[in-house]
Order: sequence, then C-alpha cells, then structure tokens
Amino acid sequence: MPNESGRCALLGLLSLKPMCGYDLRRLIQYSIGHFWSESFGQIYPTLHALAAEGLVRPARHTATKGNRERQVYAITDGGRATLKAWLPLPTRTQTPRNELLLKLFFGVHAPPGTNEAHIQKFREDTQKALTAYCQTEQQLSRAEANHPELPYWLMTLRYGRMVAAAELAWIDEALGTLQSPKQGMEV
Amino acid sequence: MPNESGRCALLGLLSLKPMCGYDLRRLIQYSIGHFWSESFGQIYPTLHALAAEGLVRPARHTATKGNRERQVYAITDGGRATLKAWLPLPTRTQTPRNELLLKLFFGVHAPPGTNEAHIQKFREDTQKALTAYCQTEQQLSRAEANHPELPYWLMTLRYGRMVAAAELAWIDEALGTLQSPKQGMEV
DNA sequence: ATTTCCATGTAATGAGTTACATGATTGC
DNA sequence: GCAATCATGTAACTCATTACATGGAAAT
Repeated sequence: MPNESGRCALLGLLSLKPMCGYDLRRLIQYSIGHFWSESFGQIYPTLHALAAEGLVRPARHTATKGNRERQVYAITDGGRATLKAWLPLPTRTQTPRNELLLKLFFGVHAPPGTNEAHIQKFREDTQKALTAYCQTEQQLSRAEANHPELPYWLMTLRYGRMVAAAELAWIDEALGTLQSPKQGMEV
Repeated sequence: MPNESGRCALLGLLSLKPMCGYDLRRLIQYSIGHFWSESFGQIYPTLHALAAEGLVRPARHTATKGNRERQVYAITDGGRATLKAWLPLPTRTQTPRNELLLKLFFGVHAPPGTNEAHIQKFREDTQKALTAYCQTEQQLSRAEANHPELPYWLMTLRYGRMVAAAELAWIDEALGTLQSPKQGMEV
C-alpha cells in the first residue's frame, strides 16, 4: 500500500469518533499538527480509497444546520485491524529539509543583518509554538483528564516542548556567535 | 524559479570549489546532510539546468585515475549573484512529518512493547547522530581552523547537537511514562 | 571471483501542495 | 453587502525518491 502512514493517520483519528473530511482536517491541525499534516487534496481522495477497501464506512449523510451536506465516515473493524498492524512496523524518518540551517551554512555570503533576521524570525515562530504546546497541554489535561489516551497525547506534546526549548537556547547562542564570529563556539 | 533552495544548495557548495555531481553528493552528506539532502536524481538534472542558465560552467572533463570521465562544474559570477540574492529571501519551513510521534500518538492501540521498541530504536539513532556531530565539530575545527566559514558551519552542527540532546532527554522521560502511564507527565 | 566504489544519467513512480470550482450560511 | 466559515472535490503542478542502465577500476 502506498502512503500507509497518511492512511493510518486518518484511521487513528476516526477511531476516536466518526468524522467528515473537514472535521479531520481541523482535528489534524489541532492534535497532531506539530508533527503531521494532511491537506484537503490528500484527505478526500484517501477517504474514498479507505471506503473502497472497507476500512471506513460512510455513515450518516447529514446536512447539519442547513449547510452543505457532510459525508461522515466511521472506522470499521477492518480499519481498526489495519491500524493495529501498522503500528509495529518500523518507522521511516523523512529526509530533513531545514532551509534556515541551509542559509546559515552559507551565511558568510549574505548581506549584513540577513542571518540575524532569519534567526529572529525563527525565534518568534519557536516562541509561539512553545506557548501553544503549553496551552494545549493544560487544556487537554483538564478536558480529557480521564481519557486513556491522554498520556500518549501528552508525550508528543512534551517532545515539541523540549525540542522548542532547545531551539531557543541555540538561538541565543547563535545570535551571540554572529556578533563575534571570530571567537567561534567553544566545545 | 522552481526549487530555488535545491539549486542554491548546489551553488553554495560549488562556491567552495569546482566539483562534479558525484563529489557534490558526497559533500552534501558530510556537510549539510543532517538538515538537507539531494539525491542523484535531483543533482544531475539540476546541474544541467544551472549550466544552461549560466550559473555554473562546465570545467575540465577529466578521466581522473583512468575512471569514467568526470564532468566538473565551477560556479560563475552569475551563480554567486543568484546565491547572494537567495540568502535574504524568507525561509519556508517544511510541513513536519514524524512517523514516530504519529505512532506514539495512537500508541494505546499498539501491541505490548511496540512503543518502547520504537523509542529504543530512536534512542540508538539519536545517540549515533549526536556522536557524529561531536566528531565532525572536532575534525572541522582542526582541519579548517582558519576558514572564514567555520563559525557558520559550527553553528549548524551545534543545532543538531542541542536538539539531539533534548531528544535524548525526552526519550528517557517517555520510556518512564510508558512504564506507568497512569501517572502521566507532570507539568 | 566478487563486491565495492567511481561516475553519469533517465524513467517510473509516488507524494503532496496549491489553486480552482461550487455554493450555502453566519457574523460583522 | 462582504468576508469568513463550512463543505467537498478535481486538476495541475512541483518536488523528490527509487530503480534501472552502463561500465571501468580498485580492493578483498
């Protein structure tokens, strides 16, 4: 099967409750958005494919609140089995692509202030992300206090939090280095 | 121009010295491999395109040591200008895709031991990466002690090092959580 | 003898985003 | 009245890996 992880991301979320494509998109951004993303262009065709294979099943076809009709999908037993079978498979790590580090690597050729500006932008983004992680942790801990999956969800949030903290520490160090590049970085 | 960063990665490396596609591939893995990668399928066509635009220029066409002939490319003034113009452009962050965190997020459905095994594998990989960063830092600091770009190179290595250290800390915490999921993670 | 490394290139395949088309409803 | 949100879907396009084809030379 091609793109097994994308399919199983949808299956995993549908194991929580039946949803339509639009719901899935929103939930993805809120829940697993900091380490996974799917666009509409992926979600809708994938849902059709999953339905064709019997891993999800079209549920009610409601026109909630007079809006355009929503096609809700529910996971099937086959879908749950597929999810369970996928979890133990070895994870493949994606080839990294960090444009900030790439530009910094060639930073000697950049006009004055360029590198600093990129890092400052990165600091803002990282700070925002860190704040979001903390907020989500608290909201989730309260709203889903007794949910059996809560510890797993918090684990992934902790990852984001700890990496973001490390990035902020690096940012300060890097800005210091750029002020006096001759000194380099002591090991 | 499509794929500007991939092109500029090659231009940046060619600004160090003229190289053939094979050299570039090797140097990419050694120098920027922990945050950027290019496959042969990208490198060779890109080199042709860059040559057609006059950003690189085919240099000697030698059959070094009796091997198959190597097509060496050198960066041109136009290529240097393109690189310089690209550096200040805003960096775009790639959509993250971390299969380990995805599987952990749905970890409640996994057979016993699955999550632990994934994290253990991640620990080994991260430990190896950390060791590699430290080695490269030392080698580079000695071999290129007076190179004006050394501080920039070390900066990117530091990033890898600090993030890897944070990941190792998270790993230990996460393994602890998996032993007693009821306790969750205190904030 | 056989594997590994050097060296270049193309074709097939797979992802995955963005833009577009459509249209109702809700809030400002 | 207008923008934003809800809702689904397709088409075009970009990006990138993998596999394949070729073949000499060096190392084991």
